[in-house]
Amino acid sequence: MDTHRAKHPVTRDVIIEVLHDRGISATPQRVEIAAIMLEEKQHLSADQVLTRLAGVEAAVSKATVYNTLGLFAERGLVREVVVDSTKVFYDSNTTEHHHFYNVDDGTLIDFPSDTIVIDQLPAAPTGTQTESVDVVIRVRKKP
Amino acid sequence: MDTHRAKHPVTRDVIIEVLHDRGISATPQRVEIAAIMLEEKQHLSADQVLTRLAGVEAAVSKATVYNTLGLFAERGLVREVVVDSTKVFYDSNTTEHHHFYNVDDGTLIDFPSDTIVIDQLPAAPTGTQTESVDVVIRVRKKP
DNA sequence: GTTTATTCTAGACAAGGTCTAAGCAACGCG
DNA sequence: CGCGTTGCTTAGACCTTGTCTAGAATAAAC
Repeated sequence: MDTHRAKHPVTRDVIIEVLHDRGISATPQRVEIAAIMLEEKQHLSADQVLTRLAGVEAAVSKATVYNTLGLFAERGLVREVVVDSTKVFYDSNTTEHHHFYNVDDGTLIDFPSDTIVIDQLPAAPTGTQTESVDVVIRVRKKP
Repeated sequence: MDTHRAKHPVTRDVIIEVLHDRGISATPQRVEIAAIMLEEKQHLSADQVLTRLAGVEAAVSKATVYNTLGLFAERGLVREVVVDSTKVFYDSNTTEHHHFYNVDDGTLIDFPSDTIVIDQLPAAPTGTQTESVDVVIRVRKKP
């Protein structure tokens, strides 16, 4: 039994399988990006992913990082989180949950959706359908 | 009884008073920006405010629009709404409420906070205090 | 193995927003 | 009144995030 799965829980083979399951062809660049995202549950901006790719053998360009993260989000492999008007975060935790956003240092912390109870959700405007319900609790350092 | 208050409900004198109440000195530029924002309950981006200022006698620069909207938000005259990673909206409705965000056309629609019932709000991470709870229901055109 | 479609790349570009240095206006004070 | 101090506004340079383009490289299909 493998007890050392904290940092690299997902082998390349498994990643390729996951990508194929979502109908994404597994190019070396996509595998690298998926390896970073799926390494653990985390929130990374495109820029942070780009930085982490620096140490990796397969070179990946900026355009590819943006395209790939967008593709992953579209296929449900990661989730886009909009809490900061200057950048998008990609969340590798795809289970239903919401976020604390620390406005002081820009960090995101998950909280499971069953720790909040939302009743009486208002109906979507006519002609539209609900895509997601996002709850963001903005917090700041206690003075 | 005045029944024609839809478009210009707030006179300059009233605006100046409102600004002073918040500890904001009333410069001509700030009064113009406040006049636009407080004209009615609405969601405007800095860019939209800048465009509307074009027809106004007092010239207002881009930097001042950004500074002023930031100041207004800080003093609670308007509220920042982050739903789109490319820009910030400023909401002149400061009563407690949440938003539908139409991802197709980028429009925001308010819904009062009492049409949603949130129970069991999780406690803020230690060392932090809750600043706001923002609920965004993302909707898209029904297919 | 050649053709065809997809993907990747560098770098130019766009949009939102911030920063800087200078100018200007109002205030306080002798 | 003259004058410094403080705060506000300005134009435009600048920065950052993200998109676009045209072509090169892969991969897939036959």
